[in-house]
Amino acid sequence: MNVQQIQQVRSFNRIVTERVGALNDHFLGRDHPLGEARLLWEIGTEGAEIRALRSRLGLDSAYVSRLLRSLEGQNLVEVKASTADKRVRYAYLTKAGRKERAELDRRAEEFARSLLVPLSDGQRTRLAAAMKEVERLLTASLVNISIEDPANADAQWCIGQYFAELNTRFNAGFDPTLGISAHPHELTPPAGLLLVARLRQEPVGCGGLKLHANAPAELKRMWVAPQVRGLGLGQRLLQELERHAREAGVTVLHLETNGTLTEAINMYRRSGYQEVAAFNDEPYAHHWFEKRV
Amino acid sequence: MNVQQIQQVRSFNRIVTERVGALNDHFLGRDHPLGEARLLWEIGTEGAEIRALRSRLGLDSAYVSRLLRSLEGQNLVEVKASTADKRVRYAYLTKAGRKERAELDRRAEEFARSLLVPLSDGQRTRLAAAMKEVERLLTASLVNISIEDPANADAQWCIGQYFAELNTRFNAGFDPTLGISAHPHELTPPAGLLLVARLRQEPVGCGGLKLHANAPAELKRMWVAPQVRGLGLGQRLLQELERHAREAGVTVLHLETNGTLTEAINMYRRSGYQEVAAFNDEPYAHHWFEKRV
DNA sequence: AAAATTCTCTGACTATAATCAGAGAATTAA
DNA sequence: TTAATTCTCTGATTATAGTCAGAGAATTTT
Repeated sequence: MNVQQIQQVRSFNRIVTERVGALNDHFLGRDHPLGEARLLWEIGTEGAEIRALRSRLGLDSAYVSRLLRSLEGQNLVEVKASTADKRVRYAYLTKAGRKERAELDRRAEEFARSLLVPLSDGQRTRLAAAMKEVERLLTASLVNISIEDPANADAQWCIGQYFAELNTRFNAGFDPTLGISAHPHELTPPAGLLLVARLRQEPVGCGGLKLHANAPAELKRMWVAPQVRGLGLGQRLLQELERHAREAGVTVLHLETNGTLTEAINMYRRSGYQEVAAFNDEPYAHHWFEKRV
Repeated sequence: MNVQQIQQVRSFNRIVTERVGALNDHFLGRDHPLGEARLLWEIGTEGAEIRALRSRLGLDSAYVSRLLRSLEGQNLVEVKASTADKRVRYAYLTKAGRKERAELDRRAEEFARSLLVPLSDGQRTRLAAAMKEVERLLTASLVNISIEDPANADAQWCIGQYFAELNTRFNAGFDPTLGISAHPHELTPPAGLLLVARLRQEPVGCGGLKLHANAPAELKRMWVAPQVRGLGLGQRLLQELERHAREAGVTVLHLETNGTLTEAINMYRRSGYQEVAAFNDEPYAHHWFEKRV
């Protein structure tokens, strides 16, 4: 990281706050207080759980409740208890509410248009491309990685997604009981560990490490959710796992993988993993890799 | 402009507001209300006129006054009347105020750093480049162009800058009285017009059009401020002038220019101007162009 | 069956961010 | 010299945004 990059980020923040932030608020909050407008927007055409709205917008429960009362008073929103769990309440837009939301949508589009209008075709194309790049990289920087208990719900979800994907991609399907194990207790310190990557609280990837005394450690359960592929998350997980391995005194890392997982194989090669002869009898593996760390 | 581009802008706005906007406010406003922090920031280490602060931040005079009283109460700011005009008052940071502002600066930097930390070197480089591109193009889209009275202060300032630049760049200097005229009355409707481009209220470019009954119209006084070159502003001015010319029934546009102004010459060529034989005796011109509109 | 937890709500309160009217001093224009 | 304008300020008032404590109903855990 260098000084120019930091300066660039700061200067970007300045103009983007000026151009996007200010006008954004102005367009959204023209007929309603900003809080109400944001809530109206987040409820969406399908309705939403109130607790979900609260956590998405980061608002206090009392405050959301009051905003909803105000929107109800304006006949824009209806609140109903869930049938399954009567503590949980849903907010829905009324017909008038949907109309109001459509108006917000129109304004947001008008605003986007106003940014593009003064530019030439070529400039518009370049702006869209640069925005996409910024967006992708900011998304990448929004992902955080932490060690988690392999038994918890999100970890299990990731591993489940991983199995499901292998089952789809492997020619003969995939049965996790046939391969080499990576049970929760094997991925829990001090036996090993599991990293879970999250984007806005949602799990979007995982990677496990099995430690062995006096033998190479094994990388298992490397998975990145399809919607965040191409953001370098696989490499980040790999680097983190390697760091933890080094800290645990590991000198050699092993991993095996299936020939259909070409992106993963490329990533391992890029990251310094050398293909070696089979060091185990994993039935789903076609390639075995190792790296000294 | 297409739907994908608009979608891209909207999606960019969303994530940038989330990532930059929210955290920005949070970092700035940790020890002070946001309004105070912004004011403290804007006063800067050199101090500033209160009326300038008001217009830069777009705040009501009563509100700024109260914010300043509060900052004075915290010993962060001193307000003094100007010696030249005792109605105008200046705000200065005290030593404590400068310290506080340095702290805000540190946080802004820390925030920029936090965006970059999770990324790889390659990603950081790409992010900085994409941010620069977005920033440049958003700046370009922030420029607005309007017809103005050539006699007003900003128009005069632009023309003055234009003359000063020609004087520097032409080998033999430049004396506006020797060339073909473009007096204010010749650039005022219906005889002609003058466009002034502004970025955040500041004049950053101009371009004039002299109309002649039954003869080609002339482009004069095309100038773009150095700090906004490369944003396509010259082309935009040119297109606007051509549009006004067409609306006035013009079919052929003429312009002449000096050989040292290579960027301008390239721009005219790119914009469809054909070099033709000299159609006047402008002493500073080396090239004569025309375009049918 | 009792205890703990979850979810939403109301009441009471505070801080922040304004806005409007108008006054007083200084300056500029007529 | 008078009138108009500019600049900043105070007083009065409002809207917005948010916080904290605790209650009541429903559900889950023990």
